[in-house]
Amino acid sequence: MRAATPAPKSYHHGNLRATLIQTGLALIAEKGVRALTLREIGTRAGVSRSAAYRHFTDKAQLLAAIRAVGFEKFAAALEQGRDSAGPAFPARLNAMGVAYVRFAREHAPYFEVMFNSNPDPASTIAPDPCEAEIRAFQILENLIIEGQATGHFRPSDARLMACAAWSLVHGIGALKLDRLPFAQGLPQDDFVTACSNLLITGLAAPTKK
Amino acid sequence: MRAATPAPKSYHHGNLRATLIQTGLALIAEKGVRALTLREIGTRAGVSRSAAYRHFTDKAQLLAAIRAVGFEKFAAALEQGRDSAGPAFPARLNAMGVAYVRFAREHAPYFEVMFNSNPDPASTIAPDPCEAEIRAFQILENLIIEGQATGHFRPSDARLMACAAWSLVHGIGALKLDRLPFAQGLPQDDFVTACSNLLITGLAAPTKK
DNA sequence: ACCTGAACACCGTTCAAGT
DNA sequence: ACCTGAACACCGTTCAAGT
Repeated sequence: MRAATPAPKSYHHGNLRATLIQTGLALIAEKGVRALTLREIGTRAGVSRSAAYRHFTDKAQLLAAIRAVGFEKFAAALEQGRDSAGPAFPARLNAMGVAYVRFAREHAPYFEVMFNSNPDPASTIAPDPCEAEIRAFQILENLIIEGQATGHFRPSDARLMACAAWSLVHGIGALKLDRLPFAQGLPQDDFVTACSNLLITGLAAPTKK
Repeated sequence: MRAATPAPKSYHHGNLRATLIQTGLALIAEKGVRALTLREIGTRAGVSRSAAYRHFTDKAQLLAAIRAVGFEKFAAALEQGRDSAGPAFPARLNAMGVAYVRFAREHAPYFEVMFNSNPDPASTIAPDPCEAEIRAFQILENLIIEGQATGHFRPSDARLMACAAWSLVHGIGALKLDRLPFAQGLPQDDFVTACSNLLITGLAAPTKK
C-alpha cells in the first residue's frame, strides 16, 4: 500500500522556495507580522527550521519575496478600484485612493511588511522598491497624465502630483486617523473621499472673482 | 576619600523608571529600533535585565513611555517650524510640513517607534494616542482655523483639512519617495514644499474664467 | 544540490530569593 | 518596596553531517 501520501517528496521538496513564500503569506495573514518566524514557516512547510537558508540568504530576503507578491495584489487592487469608477478623472483618482486605504486595512499585515522600513537590520534606509511597487506607482502617474490631457488636472509635473496623491493616501492608511479622536463619525471610504476631494480642489480659499 | 562616585545609589536606584526611558531614548538614537532591547537597556542603566519589570508591566509599556517623550519633541519641532516662517498662512502650513518630514528623517528611529502600529502583540489596532500626539495635531488644526478666519483657507471642516495635511506629510515622511526612482533631483525640503503647494492649490485645473 | 540536527548567541518574561 | 539570578520558551543563524 503505497498510496496514502499524495506527493512523495520524501527529502527534496521540489520547489521549497515557492512553498516557503506561500506559507509565509498564509502565516502573516493568519497571525500577524510578529508570528512570521523562519522557524514556524519551516515547521508549517514540513521542513526543518534551517531549510530556508538553502533558498534565502536571510530572513530579510524571504520578507522581500513576500513583499513582492504583496505588491502584485496591491497593484491589482488599485487598478480594479480605478476601473470600478466612472470615466470622470477626479472620480477615478478618488476610487484609487479608496482602494489604497482599503487594502491597507483589509490586509494590514501585508501592508506592514510591504511598506515598513527594512525589517531586520538597524539600517535606516528603505529597501529597494520591487517591480510591482514601481508599476503600482505608474498606474497612478498614468491616470494623472491622462487627466491632464483631458484638462481635468492642472498641467504641473505629473510625477510630483502622483507623489503627493500617493503620500496622502499612504498617510491615511498608515495613520488610521479615522479611528482616532479626530474625525470620527465618517465611515472610512467617505473619509478618504473627503481627503481626496480636498487634494483635488485645494485647501486654499477659491480666488474671489 | 568618599568622593569618586557621584551618586551612591548602591541598590535602590531612586528613579530607575526615568533612567530606563532616557537610556532607551539614547539607545534607539544610537543603534536603531532593533537594538532597543530590555536587556541592553538594563545593562546600560547598570541594572539587571529584569529590573525594568518593577516599573513597566511590559516592553510595550516602556515603548509607550518612550513614544510619549518622542511626541513632546515632535510637537515642539512643529511649533518651531511654524514660527520660523513668516506670517502668511500657506507659508506657515508649509513650514510645519517641512518640519514634520525633517523630524521623520533626522529622528528616523524615534519616528518609527512613535508611529509604528503597536510594537509587540499581533494585534492590528493602533496604540492609543498620547497627550503630546493629540497636542501636535491640534497645533496643525489651529493653524488651519486661523487661516480660515483670515480667509486664506476655504471654510470647510478644519479637522478634516488638518487630517488631510497631516496624512500628506506623514506619507511623505514614511514613504521616502524623494529617495526613490520617482521624483529625484529635488532636495527634500523643496519636495515637501512642492507637495504642500499642490495640496493648497489643488490638483484640479483652475476653473477657466 | 538539498536538507537535518545540534549548537551558539541572542530575545522577553517569570519567579523565587535576596536587601 | 525594589532589585537579582536562574530559568523557560522562544528567536535568527551557522555548520558539520547526512541523502
